[in-house]
This record gives sequence, structure tokens and C-alpha cells, in this order.
Amino acid sequence: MANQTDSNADPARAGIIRITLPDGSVRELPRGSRIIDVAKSIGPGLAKVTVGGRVDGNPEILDLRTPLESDCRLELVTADKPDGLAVIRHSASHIMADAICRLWPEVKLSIGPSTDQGFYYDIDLEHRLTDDDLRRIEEEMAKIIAEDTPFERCTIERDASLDRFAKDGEVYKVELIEGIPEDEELTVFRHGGGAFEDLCRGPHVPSTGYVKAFKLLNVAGAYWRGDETRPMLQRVYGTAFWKKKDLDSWLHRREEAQRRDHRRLGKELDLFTFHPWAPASPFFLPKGATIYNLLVDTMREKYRRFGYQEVITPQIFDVELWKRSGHWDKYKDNMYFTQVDKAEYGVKPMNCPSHTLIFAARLHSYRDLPVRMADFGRLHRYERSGVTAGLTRVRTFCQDDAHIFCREDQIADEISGVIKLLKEVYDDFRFPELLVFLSTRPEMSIGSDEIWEKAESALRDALETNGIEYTVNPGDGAFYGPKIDFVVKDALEREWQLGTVQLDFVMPERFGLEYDDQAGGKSRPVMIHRAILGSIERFMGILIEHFGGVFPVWMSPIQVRVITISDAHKPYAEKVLKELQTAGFRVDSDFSKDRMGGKIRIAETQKIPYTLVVGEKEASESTVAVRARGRKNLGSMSLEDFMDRMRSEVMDKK
RNA sequence: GCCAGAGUAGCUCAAUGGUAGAGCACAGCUUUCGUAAAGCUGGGGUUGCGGGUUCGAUUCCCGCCUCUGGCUCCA
Repeated sequence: MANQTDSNADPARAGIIRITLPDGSVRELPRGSRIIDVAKSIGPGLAKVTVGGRVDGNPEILDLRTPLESDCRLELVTADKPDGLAVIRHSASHIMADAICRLWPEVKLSIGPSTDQGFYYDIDLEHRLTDDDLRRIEEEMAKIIAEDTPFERCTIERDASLDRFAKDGEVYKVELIEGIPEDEELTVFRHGGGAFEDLCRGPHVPSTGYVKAFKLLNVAGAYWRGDETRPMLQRVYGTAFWKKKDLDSWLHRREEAQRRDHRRLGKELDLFTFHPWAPASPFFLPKGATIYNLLVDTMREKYRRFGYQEVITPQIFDVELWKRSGHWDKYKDNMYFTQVDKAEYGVKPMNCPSHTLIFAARLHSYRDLPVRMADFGRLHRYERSGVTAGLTRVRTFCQDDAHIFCREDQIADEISGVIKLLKEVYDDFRFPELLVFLSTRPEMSIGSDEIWEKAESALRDALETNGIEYTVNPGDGAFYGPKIDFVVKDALEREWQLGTVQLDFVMPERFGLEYDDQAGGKSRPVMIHRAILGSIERFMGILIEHFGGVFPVWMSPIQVRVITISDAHKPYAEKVLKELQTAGFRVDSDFSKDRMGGKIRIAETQKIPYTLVVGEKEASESTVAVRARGRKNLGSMSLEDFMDRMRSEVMDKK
């Protein structure tokens, strides 16, 4: 198994091997000891949670029962860590497949891997599985787990297994085997004393009893091999954890995510609505429009400081523009078209081509560069029905879009500037964690190898100059150039791709862009496409979920509500309201005849940051009683003091 | 686009092959109240749209639209 380096010269020690653990400690065990024996030698507690091991830094997780034949480095994989969880979940998917086979013997199995969140199995079954069926499958799984039979790994002979799977009608397994190289060893895993067997590389937990906490979640359609021309299978999703407690907290977090769903909060808080006559196109209500405009205002304020200039461009262009830019070839099926004066026009799905027209409309000196052109233009993209969702995937939206036209020697500085701006923005919206990805040339792309090479290395340089850690996503670039993507983590630790910086040598060439260079000749500028929030609509959806609708004061559609205790205090309350309005706060009032407790309750459900209560005492003392969102009565203070407090909170973007 | 599920009052949800119901919200009246729900009364529905079966359809069947969970896609 492991390397044969020092061949135990001492004959007395010939039966002993040295196992080096990740902390550097060394354990000596008899040759042929299994991975589980190493864990046992350290402690019974560890042995219980160990589900596999990695030898000599090899990423493959080996089964617990793998014997160690020589000195090696060993990393134990435990069930409470992501790696070990994957083993448990993979085993859970086998158990689920077994349960389904017991209930519907005619089922054909395809694949059943573990995922970040759990596991699934894609099956071909005439009967459409319902939620009740899931409960039945769970019961059957519980039986298999209670039986606690070992998972056994067996090597199988290729032709014989092909024959057998073919005979059983397991067409998907046959196709899988045919796809495995001839020289590769084929293995199956069995449990239930051989009653269930599945083609599988492993590893698995030692026995079915290891799967202690699991739940089946839902059924969905999935194409065989992810190919929309192939049959649609039923994908059964589930999840599994080492401990019941972990499963419960995962389920709880899932419920929390559902409670924070922006579609639900958008309705509850009157932020936006939809109508069947404009599918996948949000209508922002006054409160939602307030937030939307705040997002745009935030970017505009930064643009002033970072040297961007905003432009306003047409909505509809002659298709010639889209043919020139390359969008027509690649994206015409996703664009909206209209016929005007016998010419065909396309509604813009992007701003960049029109920005090249602006750039080309006048001469540029090398001294003028960079030109940073920002645009909040409305974009339309036809998205296939079935892919749209709430605000996160819509057919009409606006980006905090900008294009930087610069010289090649300015690329690094410009990208650094974008990164600085981007960090400032994410900080304002309280996304502390930032992940960075570099995406390289995709299969469908335009431009020469040389240009792509140049662009990719420019981005790499910019990241390295800024000391930014990043991961490479091969083949994930835009069709006109490589890009850097920025991903944030929200309050529920979910990852969202927001910002993007794309380097483009192709568009300037297609539109013949040039500037007068220092040598007195013409040079071609580079175009940097960049967005920080991405789509305003999508960003708003993410923000709603990030804050769970509890927006910081500076973003709240209504910042303050004034409520009266009884009608007698209305004149004073009107005065307070007026002063707040004059000072520029977003304020409203509830002077209805409800009781104070009722009005406070309403203000709380609407998640308004501050409620000012005015009654007898406040009117006579010229104060306001301040209640902060979330059961906090801050007591009375003068209106001036309250407004100062608000001003500083807004200033600090609290 | 594909597979599956859903659509009933402004919202959340009941119910039935034979006049469609609750809570909240809304309106009116009473109550003028000190930090998360006062009381009474009332209005409100072509049960998503269109067609079919039926004496009768919101319920059963067919088509369409929209939404939801996934798959594929995402400049």
C-alpha cells in the first residue's frame, strides 16, 4: 500500500511499521494493521468516529479496513469533518437505493453521490415518488440501518459484471461500466450480506449502523448524465450527519433560510410584487424602490470618489450592433427583438457595446486614459421559463455596470482600484468574507490565443500584486475574455457570486477603438468590464436574506415611526413628524385609535428601526420616548438628541 | 425548455360533485389607552384562465398561464 522506503533493516522489528500522523507523532504497529487499528491505538473515542484514512497525502479516502503494509504517513478521516461526512452520506445513498429496491424491485439505479449538503440518488422508476413514499423509504432505511450489516468491497470481473447488469436491465450501470477505462479495476460495494450491491469506487463506512442521523428531503427531475437530450430520471435528495444534533441544527438552519426567503419577506414588507403579465419581472413598491435607489446612490457616491463618469444609453439598437459585438451569434436566443422601419432592432442585454460607441465618438489621447464609464441602464434578457426565481434570476434588471478603457500599462492599477472599491462596498453591506476566483478561457470564445494569454496573465499579475488569494476556475471565463469573480458569504454562511472584473481585448478590436499614443501613433485600448453589486435586483434579494428583512437604519425604507398614545397628543406628534421629515429622515406615523401596544406590535412586525412614542409626558416635556426595534425601550430624550443619534448611525452605515 | 408539485378573500390557510369558510388585514361604531394583539358589527370571492363531462364543477377530465422544488442554461 505505502511506499517501500526504509525496508526495516532490523530483523527484530521486521513485523513493525511506523505510522506518521499529521501532528508529526509516530505510532508503531504490526505490519498489516488496518487504518481502524491505528485509530484504536490512539483512543476508542477516535476509533468510533473514524470512517477512513488518507495515506501519504493521497487525496483518495481509503476504507477503514485497508491494511497498512509499510511505513507511511496517515491522516485519519473522521465523521465530524466534511470529508468524513461525505463518506457517511455516500453510504446513506446506498442504503436509500437499497430501500427503494426493496419497495420497488423494478427500479433502475444510476448514480448516487454525496454533495455539500447531503446526498442524492438518480433512479429510473415508472412510479412517481411522493412525499408519502419518502417517509416509507425512510422507514425501510431505518430497518437496513438497524440490521447493521457490513459494507463489503469486492472487485468484479468486467465482462461478467457487464453481462449481469445487462441481464438485470440496469442500462445505466452498463453505460457507466462502459465508460470506465479497460485497465481500471471495477469494484462493487455490498451490504445486507450481499442482498444489495452497487457499482461503486467507495469508500464506505464499515457497516450500515454508522448512518445514525438522516432525512430524505425531496424528489426532483434530473437528466441522465446532466444532458437534456437524455432521459429524465427521478432524483431523490436526502442528507445525513454523524449525530442527530447536527442533523437537527442543519434542518433548523434550513427553516431559518426559508423564513428569510426574500420572496416571502418582499411580500410581507411590501418591497416588491410580480404579475403574470410580466413574468420574472419585478415591480418595486415604494419601500422596495427606496432600497433599490439607496443601492444605486451608494454606488454613485463611490463613483465620484473613484473617478467614474456616469452615462445614459439607448435601450434598443439596430441588430448590426449586436452582430458586431458578437452577442447576436452567441445570445440571440436570449434577446428580445422588435421590427421598426423595416429594420430589426434588439433590446440591450448588456451595456458594453454602446459604451464602445461612446468611446469611439471622439478622439482620445493616451493622457485621457483611463476612461471609467458607468451605466445603470435597464437590461433585458430572455431567460427560459423554469430558470427564473424571485429577484435572483429575472428577465429585466440593472447592473452597477462600468467599463474602463485604459492602456495596457494601466491594467494592474485599474484592477487594484476596482478591488479597493469593491471591498469598500461589501464592507458597507456587512459582507465581511470575500472569496476570489480567476476564470480562464471557455470553449465557446472569440479572440486569438495570444490575446487570451495576455489577458489571463494580466489578471493573475493584478491579483498577485495585491496579495489576494484566489482559486482558478478553468474554462469559466466570458466569451470575450477572462475574469475575476468575487464571492461573499451571507449571514447564513451561504455563498453568493457578486462582483466580477473581466478583461477584454476583443471588443475594442471589433469596434476599432483606438487612442493617440505617446509615440504619435494609434494604439488600441483595453476594456475592463466590471460590476460590484452585479444585478441590483439580485443584490437586493441577497441583502434581504442576509439581513432577514432587518435592514440597518441607513437602508431601512422607513427609519422612524411616530405613534401617539391617544388623540390628545396628535398635535405634538404632528410637530415631531414634521421636524423629522424636514431633517430628511424617512419617517411615517401611526395616529390611529389603536392602543399603544398594538401600534408597537405593528411597527415591530414591519421591522422599523425606531418607534417614537409620544403621550402626555413627552408633550409636556418636549421629548420623545424612543423604542428601538426588538424589545428595547431606550427611554425619553429630546428630539434633537434622537436625531443626532440617527445621523451618526446613518453616517456609520449602522 | 424538461420532470414533479401548487394556484380558494389583500395575506396565511380550511372545505365540498349540490348556495365557499376561519384568523389576520380592511371599513364602521364603542374604548383614549405608557412599550409586541381592546370589544362589537360589517363589506369582501366568476375558487388562475379557457374548454369538456354532468341536471349541476371550485371539486372530475383536457389545454394554457403563473409560481415552487430540481435538471439543463446563466454574456
